[in-house]
Amino acid sequence: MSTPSPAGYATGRILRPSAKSLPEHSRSHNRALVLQTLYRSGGISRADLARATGLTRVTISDLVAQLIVDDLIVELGQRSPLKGEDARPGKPATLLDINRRGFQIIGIDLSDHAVLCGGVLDLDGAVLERREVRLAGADGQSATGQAAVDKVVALTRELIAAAGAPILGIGVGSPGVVDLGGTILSAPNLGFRDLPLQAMLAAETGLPVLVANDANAAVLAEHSFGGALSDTMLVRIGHGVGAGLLLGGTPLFGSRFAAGEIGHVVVGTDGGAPCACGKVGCLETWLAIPRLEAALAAAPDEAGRTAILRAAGERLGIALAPVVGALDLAEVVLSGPADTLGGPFTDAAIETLRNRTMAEFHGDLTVRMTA
Amino acid sequence: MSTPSPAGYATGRILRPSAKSLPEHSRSHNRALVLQTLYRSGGISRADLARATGLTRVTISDLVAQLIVDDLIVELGQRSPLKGEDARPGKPATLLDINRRGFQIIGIDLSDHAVLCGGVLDLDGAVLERREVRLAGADGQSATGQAAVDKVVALTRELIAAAGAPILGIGVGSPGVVDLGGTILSAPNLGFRDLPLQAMLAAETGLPVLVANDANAAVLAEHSFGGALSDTMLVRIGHGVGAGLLLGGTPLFGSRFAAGEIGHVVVGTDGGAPCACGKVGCLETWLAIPRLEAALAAAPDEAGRTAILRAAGERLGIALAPVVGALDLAEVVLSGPADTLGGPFTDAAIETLRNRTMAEFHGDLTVRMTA
DNA sequence: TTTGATTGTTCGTACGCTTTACTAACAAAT
DNA sequence: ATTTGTTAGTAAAGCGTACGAACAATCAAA
Repeated sequence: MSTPSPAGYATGRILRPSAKSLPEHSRSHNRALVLQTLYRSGGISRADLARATGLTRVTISDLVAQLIVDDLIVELGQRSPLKGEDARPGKPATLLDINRRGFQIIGIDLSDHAVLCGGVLDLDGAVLERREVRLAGADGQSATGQAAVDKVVALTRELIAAAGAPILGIGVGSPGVVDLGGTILSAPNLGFRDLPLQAMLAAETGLPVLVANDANAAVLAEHSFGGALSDTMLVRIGHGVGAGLLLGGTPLFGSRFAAGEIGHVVVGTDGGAPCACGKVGCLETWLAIPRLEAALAAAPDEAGRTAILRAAGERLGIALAPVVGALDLAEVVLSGPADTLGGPFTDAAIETLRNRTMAEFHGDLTVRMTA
Repeated sequence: MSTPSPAGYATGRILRPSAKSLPEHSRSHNRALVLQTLYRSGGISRADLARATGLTRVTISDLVAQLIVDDLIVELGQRSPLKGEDARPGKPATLLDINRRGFQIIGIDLSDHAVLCGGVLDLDGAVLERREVRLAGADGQSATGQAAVDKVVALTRELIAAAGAPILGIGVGSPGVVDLGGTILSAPNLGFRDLPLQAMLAAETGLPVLVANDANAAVLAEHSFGGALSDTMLVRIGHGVGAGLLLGGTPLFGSRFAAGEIGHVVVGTDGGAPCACGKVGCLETWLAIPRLEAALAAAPDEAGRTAILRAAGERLGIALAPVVGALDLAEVVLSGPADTLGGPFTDAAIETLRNRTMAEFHGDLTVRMTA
């Protein structure tokens, strides 16, 4: 599952992985293919699988037999005879499905600034258990560095104890810059720097661990469970502003693993507020929730609040228009506090985006909260 | 080589291709791996190849034997004994190399507005022959639609006749929107609409044909021959403005095969000139070469010209900053007339880009012409 | 001369998928 | 009740791919 990162990745500049291909790769590939197909539409027969995948019934039978031994697939019994018009001749099919209750997954979200939250999920993404740990210690100081790592480990242990079935793996979404090996290169809020969290948790638990950027994880989750398309951008708006990009169904990492870090891109040609990073008019200065809420609190009336939200939404649209145009995105998903971002903000962002990109782009612009 | 586009692509919404994996895929994959390795550094032995690829000497011998039969690899004779310090024990190695002179490639560029140009290239990308066809007919009208297709076919025939060795395939770079199957969905300049040029040329010549967006082809060429990195954006500036994106070494197509079509993205928040598309301040209105040259001609002095170029470069920087930030690009390559874009324009674009993105991005910004 | 190292080949083996051929089970027609 | 035709799933044989072990050829160094 979790492949150790090749030496080439450590240098920062990705070397071509010189990936040789063995026949056994076929096997695991096809195993995954069967599982994916079955995952998307369970309750189908071996023959259906064969038709869906293009493999032979024989091969499917072989693969399924192994997967049943591994307890990843279960037989549901025979297909009901479909009386009436839909009656079909021939031997009735034995239906298969992924063992949806037999395994569980642990997910941990480090993106909140005050609370580490995690959960035990089943394979459908339903949350079975939920646990939280406050980052602030007894002294009121927010834990960082090693103290924060300890809290993460403690939360992980708690979740493992709470699980009611074998755990397939652990997924961690972290803010900041995370490389392919699950090392958090930089996460200012938590005080992490070159922290090999994935390796640490793997050693700690003995389970497969995947540590990734939170926005990237979120967009993948939207794609898997939220029905997002294969070319999607998910913009996270909170204390900072980040984004996860899904292009052709695969997440984008970028040359320095910093893809989606759009918080400090200057937007517009008319100045703006100074930013902590030293520039003026960064996207974060327009959109960060604390600033937005402060401005809203100072607004005299409802119309004023709407104007503030519309202005912020416009800024987002201005910043995203070139990205949407250049990438031909089909969808943009916003993630953040719904009460603030749900109304005029989103409307203004949509309008601005449409006005500033080609007429062809009439794709939907949806706003949803992350699961 | 040219895979027929699955039915799923025709709908516009990409369905997962449900790619099964056969053992023979391993074979072709490893064949390609050997050829790539040998292409990048020719004059190495079978044992070297084994070490470079991770495959066994046995397997390499087998693969190489087949490739020699196919005339894709040639033996160069034994390695010179390397007298002196570099002397090595053991059986002397027989060196191999790609058959660099044995095959040729035909490349055709449809992006110029007045002339179709094409060439015969060897495997190193060197141009051996060059042919051109003017689009304007006897009546002075620029050929479009079927007339333009006829000219492309004629040019192709001419190039095939000019080739001095077996032709591996034909590559065509077209402006506009091109899908994965080589159908030009839309190319206003040439009057193409839903034109299956790839299939037509393949039927006409019996050779493998690849039709792709010109900017995408250019960025791939830049990556292969020009030393561009794996995360690169190539911006073509001519009568229109387009871009090709290379992310992680693979080109990006976008959800509607329109990735890189940034010409009609509105840039800046301070108005601009009206555009043919109906909006105001599109990138093309700032950068298109005819407009730029007209403005330059009207400039009173050298300082005025510099100011105009700097302003245009700034606009490009403003438009690209969010893209570079969101994608974490390592490199931006500009393509267009060097005398116009080479100096202040590029400098201004670089400065603007650096000022508007995070401090981390100190990657190089190079300007080169396409081969 | 002997020893050790390197190259490239031959032989046998393990694995994965396909084709072919078969049995089991069912619906519809007779 | 029997026959016919279809579908589901399994078993055996075959082909392709890569690997490991063993070996011959070759050369440098002791």
